[in-house]
Amino acid sequence: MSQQPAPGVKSAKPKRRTAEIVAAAAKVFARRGYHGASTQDIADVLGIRQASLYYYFDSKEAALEAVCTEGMRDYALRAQRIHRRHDSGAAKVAALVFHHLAPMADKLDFTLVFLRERRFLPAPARQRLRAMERRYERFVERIIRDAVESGEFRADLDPRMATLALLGLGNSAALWVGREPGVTLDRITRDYVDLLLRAFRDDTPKPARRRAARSKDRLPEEEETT
Amino acid sequence: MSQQPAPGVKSAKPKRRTAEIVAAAAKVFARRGYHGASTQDIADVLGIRQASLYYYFDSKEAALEAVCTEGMRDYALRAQRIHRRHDSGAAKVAALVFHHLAPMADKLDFTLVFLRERRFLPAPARQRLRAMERRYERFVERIIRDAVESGEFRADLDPRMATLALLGLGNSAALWVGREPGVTLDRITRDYVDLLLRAFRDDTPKPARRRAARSKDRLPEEEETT
Amino acid sequence: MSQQPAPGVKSAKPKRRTAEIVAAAAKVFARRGYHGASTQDIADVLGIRQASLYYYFDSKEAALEAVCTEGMRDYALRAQRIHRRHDSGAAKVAALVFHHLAPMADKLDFTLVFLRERRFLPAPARQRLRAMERRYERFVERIIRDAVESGEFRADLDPRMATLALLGLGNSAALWVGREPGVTLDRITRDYVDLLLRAFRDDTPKPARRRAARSKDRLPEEEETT
Amino acid sequence: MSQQPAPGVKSAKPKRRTAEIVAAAAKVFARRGYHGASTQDIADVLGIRQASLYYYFDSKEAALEAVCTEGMRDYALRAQRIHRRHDSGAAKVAALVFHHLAPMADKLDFTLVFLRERRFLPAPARQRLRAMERRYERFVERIIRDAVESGEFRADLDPRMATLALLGLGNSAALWVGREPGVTLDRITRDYVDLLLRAFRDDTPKPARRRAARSKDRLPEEEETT
DNA sequence: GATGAATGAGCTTTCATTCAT
DNA sequence: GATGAATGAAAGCTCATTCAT
Repeated sequence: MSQQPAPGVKSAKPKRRTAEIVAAAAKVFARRGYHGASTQDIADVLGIRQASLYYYFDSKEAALEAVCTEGMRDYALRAQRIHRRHDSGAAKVAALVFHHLAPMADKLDFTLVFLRERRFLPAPARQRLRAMERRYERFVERIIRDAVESGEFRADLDPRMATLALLGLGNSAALWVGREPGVTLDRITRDYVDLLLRAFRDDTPKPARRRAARSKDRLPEEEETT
Repeated sequence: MSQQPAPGVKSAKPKRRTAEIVAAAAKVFARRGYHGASTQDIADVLGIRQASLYYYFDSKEAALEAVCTEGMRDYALRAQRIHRRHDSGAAKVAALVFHHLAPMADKLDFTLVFLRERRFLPAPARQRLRAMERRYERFVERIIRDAVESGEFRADLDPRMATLALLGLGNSAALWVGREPGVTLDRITRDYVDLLLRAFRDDTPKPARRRAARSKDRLPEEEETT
Repeated sequence: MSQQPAPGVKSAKPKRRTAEIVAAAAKVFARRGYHGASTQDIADVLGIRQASLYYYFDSKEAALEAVCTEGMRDYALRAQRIHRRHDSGAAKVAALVFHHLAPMADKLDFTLVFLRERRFLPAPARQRLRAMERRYERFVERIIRDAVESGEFRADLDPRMATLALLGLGNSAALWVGREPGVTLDRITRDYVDLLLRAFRDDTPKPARRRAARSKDRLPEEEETT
Repeated sequence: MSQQPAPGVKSAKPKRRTAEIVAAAAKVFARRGYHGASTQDIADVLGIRQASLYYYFDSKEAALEAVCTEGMRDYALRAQRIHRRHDSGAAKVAALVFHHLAPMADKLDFTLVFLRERRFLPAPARQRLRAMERRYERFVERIIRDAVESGEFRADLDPRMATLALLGLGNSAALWVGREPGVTLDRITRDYVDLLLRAFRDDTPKPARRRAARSKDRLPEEEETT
């Protein structure tokens, strides 16, 4: 939605290389942590002088916020789109998980920085991010609640706890992707979807419904990632 | 088992207040992150001078290792004990989750520091911790695999992925405990156990077995925590 | 020969004021000793802030190496030139002593630091300096040995011991120059040359030769110092 | 003469192990320099706790003075005894050199500390040492002057410069003893005596006198070192 | 005679930031 | 658009010294 840069990214005129600089910051913050990273580290990645960074950013903190914002950017929007679909709860949950994990393929640094470093931002920035996050969470929760109410998911499933489980499980993927052979993003996605649906669905024997639902669980083939 | 202090905790003779100092470090590292925390912050918590910390520690890094070691200390041992029990897989998984989350009540700082800050340790210390962690993971995985092989858990459950799910879900609890009303440690524990068992169990209708198993799922009433 | 700065002097691009900073370090290290001198002391001499020193140097140690290297720089080269001359051994020894002492007029601080503080450098730097020193010693020894073999110096003069005597005597001058009235660099130079030649020369009465040699003993009038 | 401890060595009651402690300090100061040495280093050598040193010393500075005083202790006295002898100037110079170098065999650490570290003492202590030193120098100078006046040494020999040469050469031995094979204390002593006498003696051909004198140059066989 | 505990002062070094160019 | 030079502030750490025991 709002494509404007995070506050602190010098934005009178958006600079040409800004995205590149933010990516370098993401990489460095992800590897060394915000406080463990120096602006020199970022400059090194870019092959420029450290002072030159300040042409793009007001401060190191502003760079962190830019990275976090970029990391969080599309989650709420995508969840909203999924929410609007006419589809089974199971299919929606599958799509949620898929879109939660997909950025870990190409924007893992941003995701990691958002997850681990956003807490070092000053309150205003943190609140801006928290707002985005809450929008996202609310869509997730609503999707689950809808499926409970429709009878597709167990009546005794607590949507809040289910949301936390979905997000907790999803976030944990960021730590594991690519760390062991066999633990690929695809694999994790498939297994987590499966796991969550088994846990969420109403298991009262209503064979017909269940079969039907299941046939729609498959991961979205050509889902747009962005 | 070996109760010896982490290397770098000045230990020729263990100092009397060492445990207290480590706890203060845990608190500060948990709040501000390792790199964001200053030794002065730790000293402030203790009400001593900053230089005095170095009577107890060789370095800030050594303090971090001590905190992490303490945070990881009993996991493997407890998992091993659970593994040895004569009990259903479901009961064992319930106990695993219970003991995974229980320290988040009284040693949350240690847990958080272990989870988030251990990566800033130099390789040797990190490897020592990783070894402890792997022992733990191996017991978890074995417990799950046993239950798969006994037919209690689904035949198509991948023990490795199930382990990662259990741990990922469990660790996510550290972020949520006490952050919203209603999201208590007890609640999380109960729901996560339920969620995992629904996902793990063989759902082929074998009513007799299932009932029986379920009646033993309850969380351990008087489980010793240590 | 190679005019490149000592390692550790930040030298990607040599900074403009580097020579000035090294001189200040020499002065302070000479007065207070390496370990007794603080980087603040050096900054005070320069009238800059202490942190600014680190724009020029990687470390205090690197500054010490730079001072020592500068202190030792031209000795070997000058000894080599003297060795190549077509001249009597006596004249060469006179020139050696002259050039050994001459830097004590304008670069005494560097000399003193080299003599007294180089031992505090880490092994690699110390070895670099030792290599320069050995080149110098070897030329001195060769000059003496040549004069022994030509019959100008006593046949029973041990060139190694004579070298150590020359250097030992020469270095001791650094401690005395300007400390008492009458003990000037000129005076010391003249007397040490005289002393060494009396000790080195063949005193078998060969009047003709001796006279001849002696007439060339005078110190070089307009010797270039560099 | 004055066998009282240096000021600052706690001396109300002279402690039993004091000499041992001073020796440890000498060792450490010699190796690392006064400012580069910590009291912990000294305690380590002794196998006691660092705080325990303060049972023996008021301060690190006091320990340095004790070491220096011990290093300088007997020089003046021995020079005085040599001065009083009825002997040739050559024999006296030989004895002076011998006694100047002899302590480098068993008390090298003290000698090195005196030579290199005394300058870090506060003025009063430095002056006390300087007084001892000057007494020594004066005896050396007097011995040389006597030999000049008696006609044994060259009439144009400047006693002050000759003294500085003798001391400078002698002190340089401390740096070389034991550093190369063949450069032993004995060897240095013999060669330096020879060198100095060749330089000092009247070389006007008075063959009879010279032979005679030479036969008495030998080093003192059973000279007491202390 | 010796030590465990603690500290004040000072150290070297790092670092985000500024600014004239 | 970028940089060389410099700095204020703070960091981790060392160390001589003290003192109650």
